[in-house]
Amino acid sequence: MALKRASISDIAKELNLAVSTVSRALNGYSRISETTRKRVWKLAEQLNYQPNHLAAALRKGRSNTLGVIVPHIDGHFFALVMKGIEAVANKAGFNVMLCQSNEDYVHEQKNVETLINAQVDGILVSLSRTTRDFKHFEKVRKRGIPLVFFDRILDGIDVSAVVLDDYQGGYQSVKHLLDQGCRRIAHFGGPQHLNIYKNRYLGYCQALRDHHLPVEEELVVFGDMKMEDGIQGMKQLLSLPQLPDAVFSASDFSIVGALQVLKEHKLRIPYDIALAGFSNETFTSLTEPMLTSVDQHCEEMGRAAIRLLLEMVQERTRQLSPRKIVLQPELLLRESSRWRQP
Amino acid sequence: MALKRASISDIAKELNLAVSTVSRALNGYSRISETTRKRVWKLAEQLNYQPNHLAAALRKGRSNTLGVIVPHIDGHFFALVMKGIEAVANKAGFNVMLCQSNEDYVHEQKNVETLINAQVDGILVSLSRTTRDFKHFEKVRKRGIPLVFFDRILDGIDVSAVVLDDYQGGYQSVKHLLDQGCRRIAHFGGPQHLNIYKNRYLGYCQALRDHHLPVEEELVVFGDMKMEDGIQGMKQLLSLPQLPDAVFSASDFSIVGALQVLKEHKLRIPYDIALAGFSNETFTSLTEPMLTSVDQHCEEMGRAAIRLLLEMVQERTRQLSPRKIVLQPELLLRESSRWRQP
DNA sequence: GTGAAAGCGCTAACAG
DNA sequence: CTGTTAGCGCTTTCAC
Repeated sequence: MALKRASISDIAKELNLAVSTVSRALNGYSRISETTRKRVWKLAEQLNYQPNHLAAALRKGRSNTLGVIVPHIDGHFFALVMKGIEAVANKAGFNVMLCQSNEDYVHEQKNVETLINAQVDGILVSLSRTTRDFKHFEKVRKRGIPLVFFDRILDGIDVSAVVLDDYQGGYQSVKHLLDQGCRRIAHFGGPQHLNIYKNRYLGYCQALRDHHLPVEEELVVFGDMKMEDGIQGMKQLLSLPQLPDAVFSASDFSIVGALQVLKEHKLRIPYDIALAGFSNETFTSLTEPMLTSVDQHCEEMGRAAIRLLLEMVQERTRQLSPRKIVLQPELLLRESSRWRQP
Repeated sequence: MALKRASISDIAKELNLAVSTVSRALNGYSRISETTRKRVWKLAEQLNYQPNHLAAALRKGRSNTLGVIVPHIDGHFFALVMKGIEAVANKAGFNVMLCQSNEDYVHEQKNVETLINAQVDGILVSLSRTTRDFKHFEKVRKRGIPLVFFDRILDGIDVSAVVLDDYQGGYQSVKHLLDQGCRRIAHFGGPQHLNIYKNRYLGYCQALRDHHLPVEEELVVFGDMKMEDGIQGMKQLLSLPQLPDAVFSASDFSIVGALQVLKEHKLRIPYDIALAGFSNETFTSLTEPMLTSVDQHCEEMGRAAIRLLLEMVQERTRQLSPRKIVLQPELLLRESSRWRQP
């Protein structure tokens, strides 16, 4: 037996009030008599009144729902970011709709349509790896739907965003490897149209330059940042006449692939080749040796992004200019890159 | 400049039709002239008409949104399940709202409220580890909102569910260890009020019994299935006068904890103690040795669960009796439990 | 095949 | 402080 839910008008009838009065009492409107308010609330509870948000949404033109598009939620980065997002959003009374683009541009376009259709009040996006333009977000902006990017964005686009200082992450990792005595440091890079991979690469380059070392083309391998790419990349490096003495990878997944190849070849880590990854995935402290990596303060990034979005949603009237928030990464030193005790 | 979205009545006016006719044309209603249908669709595209789902939802009393409650999305099980859920739901034209209970009963209660408030058309749940009753779902059932559980459910509750045959998973793992020659097999178990942990444990017991071995109390350690629990559990086992020669854990996280303790103690795996976990987490093939585990066919579970839910949502009229779907697990043999080649 | 009209449940003027 | 009224955009009888 489906329960008929009580509506505002039910309460109004019962109490001989106007629906508007009841609505105001329920919503904590100021100019309402204390007695009325109490009567309304009491009956509301008795009838187990649940507001119909759909109706309110239709009327107000806002759905109280936010949309999030991420490349995927495997791996702990996006999972943790989501945790931050959800916590803040729910506390603010917003629901969250999650879409995964599966690192696919076409899928991402559909996600955007889905969220527009669902009439979300704002959208949070971290771009898929295969996304190279902004066309699909034009409609979002035209509609005036607040939009915030986080972590992965495209260059040269003027939007609000929360990002990590990937450049610093790259720089510090490589500086650390240099401090350990490495002089021939290779790099696994990701698609360079994405800010994160480009900046990690630039950090790598700058650290080398600051140590008066050249960036050698043969030591830089670009790929898709999967484990398989690390395996191929490492094999490629091992075929060089002169081996590298360290690898800084823009992803933990590819560095763990490299790790396996090195083990097969009986190379000692970090003694023969030191390794450093990026993202502080769960498994980095479970491998042998444990992998040095960069923590991205995922939950904080999620919280910062959603806060920014909520601000925009709530102050929708005045179009504030895009804001950018940059978080600092944290280098985590582990066995794969540290053979002298500090 | 916020774009004014075109509505059905805009189209109707422009074409000198009634809104009802336009609505029917758009929704593929049969008794409508081909010409009218074409005119409507053409203009709709020109105006870039986007249906207002909120309005339709209010009118129809269904939101075209489904809710999912999971304990968390770290770790690959729920992440993959979500992938399956999303794929099927979106294809069927439904949006998905995700809530994480963070393994917390109180949080889970709030999640339920959130989803009821959002007026979802159906709810998919995997219970939190601390959930021991069903009270918070009573309202869902009273309202007649279709409800499907997956993976983690409570015993003795008659609801639709998609679960893994955890008993088989446990049985096969332990049988495999016995086949390898192990005779003193320990077990790390989880909270026994949850079907999954109980069944894995029961499978363990039965396999032992089938080999005429006793279930020894000192070899069974119950905990929370985190890495830390595995560490503590293993230490406890190592303090026994007679060591076990294998451990079957109901979770990969606790078995990886055990692995670390064993390494510290310089015990050889699997020669001194063999290990087998559960869930086929990503890291199980990255540790050294790689960990034997049980794959749960996560994505398929997600798909099966959402399909079942969609069925219930769509045939809402007749209240079909609860259905249960059981998926078979797959034992993945890896180094941590296999020293003789098969 | 098409139109007219009612109404989903709520909020926001505008009155008083 | 409270009531009246209109209407968000859509679907769905009920007519013709």
